[in-house]
Amino acid sequence: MVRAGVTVERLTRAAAELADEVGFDRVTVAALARGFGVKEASLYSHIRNAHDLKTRVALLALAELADEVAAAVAGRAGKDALVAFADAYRSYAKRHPGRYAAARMELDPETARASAGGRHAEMTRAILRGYEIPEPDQTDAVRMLGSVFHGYVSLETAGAFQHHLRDVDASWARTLDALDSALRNWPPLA
Amino acid sequence: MVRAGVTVERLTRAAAELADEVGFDRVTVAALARGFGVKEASLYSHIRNAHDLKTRVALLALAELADEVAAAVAGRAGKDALVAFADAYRSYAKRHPGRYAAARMELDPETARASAGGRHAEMTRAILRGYEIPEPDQTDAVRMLGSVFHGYVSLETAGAFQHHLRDVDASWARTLDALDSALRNWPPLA
DNA sequence: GTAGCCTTCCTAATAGCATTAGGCAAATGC
DNA sequence: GCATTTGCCTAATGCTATTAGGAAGGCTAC
Repeated sequence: MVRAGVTVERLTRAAAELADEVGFDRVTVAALARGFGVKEASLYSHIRNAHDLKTRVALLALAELADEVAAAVAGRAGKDALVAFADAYRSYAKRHPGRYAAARMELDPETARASAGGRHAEMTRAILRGYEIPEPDQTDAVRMLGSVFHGYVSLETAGAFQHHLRDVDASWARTLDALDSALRNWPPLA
Repeated sequence: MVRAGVTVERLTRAAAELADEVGFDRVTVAALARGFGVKEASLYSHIRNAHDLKTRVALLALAELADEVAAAVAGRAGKDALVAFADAYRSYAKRHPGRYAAARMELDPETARASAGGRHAEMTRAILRGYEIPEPDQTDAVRMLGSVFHGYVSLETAGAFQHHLRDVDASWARTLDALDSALRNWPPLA
């Protein structure tokens, strides 16, 4: 019996690709098994269960996204860095909708700590260095930036912006203008 | 044989409640049938299929959310209105996580047009009247506000803010301060 | 080289889910 | 009171995840 050569890594990659094609929630152990030409049960020698597999895809996506954002931000500061971060983030989400959905899945605390999630937070903080916002407001700004990025991408992907003719890229650019403005004029405590 | 008195309305309500308890994606035809003490197949006299049922929950949630936001915003303007809108939105999402997830599900265009989604957009535009932002930037601002609200709530619900001690309500308040600032200083086209 | 072991794959089985077809009985309309 | 509609049933199909237990490939130690 010829072995199919399944490994956790290949499984995770295949799951990520399948997610981008058909949606993260439609990634199924059965479909992956078919793709590798093995029986479903065989995959359980490599993964604990379906949730385990999805978690691996999430970790892969978080790492990839962090890499791309890091590359985009390198050597930039201020609004330049903000726009580079934001564009890299949105670009990844649009090229890899399934992986992106995975990256947004809830991880148990231990897994989250071992993920690239920390790098995301760090890089966002790095952006804010150009705006000189002290703690605790810096954390508030990190959360706001994360919210806008994720929110925009998420609504856009869900088709929520299709009811208006206004160009979605243009709105994105203006949103980043407004964010830059908000960070430069960060409101003092009333 | 005593009839259970299932109706589409009762089914939809039960599905919404179940969603809030166990999560929207864990709402299942089987669980609902158990709840009503009937067989699964019986529900198909009332709904077309599971997707149809989920759509009904989405429409219910969109309408409820629009009602609550409308009530909160009534009689307010400027930043007052912004904060009232945002707080009502976030409050609904936290009290009804399952319904909220439903409200964010992708609807086919026709259903979307018949939904309360339009009211949401209108109310957001109403908020912006206090800031006198002309088109097309007004649409950009609508999209930005929607992104922040949805993004924040979504990340918060997914536990993404749990890795830092900073109070989540405080960050929210400061985010709204910053949004108000961004809208008041809406950047001119460079 | 071969004996033994670990790993990869298999078959078989269970269980939960969505959905359809076809039938009986209760509720409703006239 | 009878016919029709409607609500519920049983039965079946097919997809999914998961576990148990077995056989054979491939590597390690002698």
